[in-house]
Amino acid sequence: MFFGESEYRLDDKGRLPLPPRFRPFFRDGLVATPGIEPCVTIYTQAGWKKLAERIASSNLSASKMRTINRALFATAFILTMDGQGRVSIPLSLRTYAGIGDDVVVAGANNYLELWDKNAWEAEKKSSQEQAWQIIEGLENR
Amino acid sequence: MFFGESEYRLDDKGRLPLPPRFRPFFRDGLVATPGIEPCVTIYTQAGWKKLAERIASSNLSASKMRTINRALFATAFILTMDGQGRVSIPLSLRTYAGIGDDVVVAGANNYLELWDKNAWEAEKKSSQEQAWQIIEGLENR
DNA sequence: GGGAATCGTGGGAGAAAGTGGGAGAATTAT
DNA sequence: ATAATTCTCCCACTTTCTCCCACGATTCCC
Repeated sequence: MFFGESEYRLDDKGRLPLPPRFRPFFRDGLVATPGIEPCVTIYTQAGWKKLAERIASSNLSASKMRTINRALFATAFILTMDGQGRVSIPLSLRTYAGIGDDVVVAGANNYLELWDKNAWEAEKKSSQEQAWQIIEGLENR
Repeated sequence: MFFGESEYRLDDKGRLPLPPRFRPFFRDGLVATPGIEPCVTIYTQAGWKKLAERIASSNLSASKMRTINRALFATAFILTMDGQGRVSIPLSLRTYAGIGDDVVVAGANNYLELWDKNAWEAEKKSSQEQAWQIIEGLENR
């Protein structure tokens, strides 16, 4: 569904263009949440609804549910594109992900990830290094 | 239903603005109660009614019911917005939640939570760490 | 290769939101 | 009962945000 990475610059008003190939999926809104790694995760409305329903229908204890509510729902924002296909990213999400002026929009199958450019480069680099170590570990057996 | 967090400052009169996206749900009043964690929980009138009915129809013993009445219903406040979408938070709730000048209004799916800003930051961090484990647990079923 | 459409980027105007203050009503205390 | 205080409702201002328009560059297609 969502593949490839694109780089954009946040303008002075904090607006981020979405890659044109992704825009049709977000006509009725985006849902942005903090990712596990320092990035922002973006779901389509449909994808988010699915996620929310699956959690709501999973007989979790009340205290666990409160935890989820705070971690997932309180940090989620419903955003909309302007006529140019741009989105205003809330400040809290930007600071969480350490996003500066240059942003990488990365497709991740059924959702998108937003990364600060430098953080993205570092993450990619360390991922590759780790990957090689893992592979070498395999070969030495 | 209620997503995202917003930060506001209590003015000298103890008034707290509600995030505009939430205001339509509270046109006919808010129900504020102490939360389990050190925060204030806010329900819509409809949501509160549902909660009350669920408790009433749960075959609890009379003594347990009295306990709930004291803990939940006696401590609940019905509040209203002013023309600017602000709410006066009773002092007792503010002290209970340790709320100072800076307040975070957090959406929690079907209710809201009010937190002191500092307390919220700490709670959010720990919630996020726990939440990912809970969700991964769900996915492994 | 040329033309047209698309895309990234910027800016301005109007609307909305955050914040503060004042007057009248209600409450409490004297 | 009266006065003082608190609270609530309403008005006003400043800032922020959002929506819309515009331009230059790139890309795609004929």
